[in-house]
Amino acid sequence: MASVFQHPPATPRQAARRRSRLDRVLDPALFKALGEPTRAKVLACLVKCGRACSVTEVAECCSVDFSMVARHLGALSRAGVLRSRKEGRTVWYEAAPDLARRFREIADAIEEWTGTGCCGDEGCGCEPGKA
Amino acid sequence: MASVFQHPPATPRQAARRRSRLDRVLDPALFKALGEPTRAKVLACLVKCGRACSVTEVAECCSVDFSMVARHLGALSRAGVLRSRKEGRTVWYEAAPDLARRFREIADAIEEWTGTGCCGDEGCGCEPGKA
DNA sequence: GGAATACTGACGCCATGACGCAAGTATTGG
DNA sequence: CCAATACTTGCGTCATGGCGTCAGTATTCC
Repeated sequence: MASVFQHPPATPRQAARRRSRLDRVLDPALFKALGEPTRAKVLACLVKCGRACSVTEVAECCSVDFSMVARHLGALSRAGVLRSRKEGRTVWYEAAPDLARRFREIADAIEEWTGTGCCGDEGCGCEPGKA
Repeated sequence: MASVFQHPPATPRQAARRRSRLDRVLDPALFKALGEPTRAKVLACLVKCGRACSVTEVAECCSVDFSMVARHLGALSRAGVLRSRKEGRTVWYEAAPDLARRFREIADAIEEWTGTGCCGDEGCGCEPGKA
């Protein structure tokens, strides 16, 4: 997975032109959705819950207004962070099944350029090429 | 690594109280820094470059003003996304060495609860995949 | 010393968005 | 049919932040 190593360009200008997987996975929309403290808490809440929750349920663990929670959930859903499913008059939100994979892809895309490993040298115990 | 599986709480309110690694790694400051398109591009640029670059160099591949690039680099540095090193009158910015690790930790923290490695062994009573 | 280079900081402008409130829209149960 | 439930949406307020401009600071070179 980390076997594909990219040779770095000489200058940032050349680097900007060189399109790679990194540009695709480094999605500002994803980060913007998670950059709001309340939304980050809501996501953590849903992940830990491990099941789909209604807006009312989620709002019970938030300090902000109910309508704000509904809007935050909608924003997270639009960003692909959550999955929503309507059932009668209640909407069920749960963490997107590919969420962990998306973050792992970002880590992999970075290591395509930095090479494998956390520190590069200095026997830190990390194994190159595998997590 | 996925051996540490957390049993999900019944309600979101209980989930919010249950503090875990997920709350620590899901840092809004990190996401807010990366949630701005220009900053995301700057980071990708620096990662692909594979070396430390000066503000002037980075500014050459950006459409915004020089002072804005300097501010963006400062913001990314303050968020722990970049490392900065001053040398004479130029400041060198490069991607933080633990950046990939941070994203991988997020993926791991999520899977602590969604449990891809669980439920294959020692019946813990939770159902894999669907909730 | 003086000029050029490399960056930082202080404004001001303006778009975005988080927030609460309140009204509106389904959907369900009696 | 009416009321309660579960969300959604419109509106006004206010704080944050991205942006350019321009002035300031530090450092290097001649």
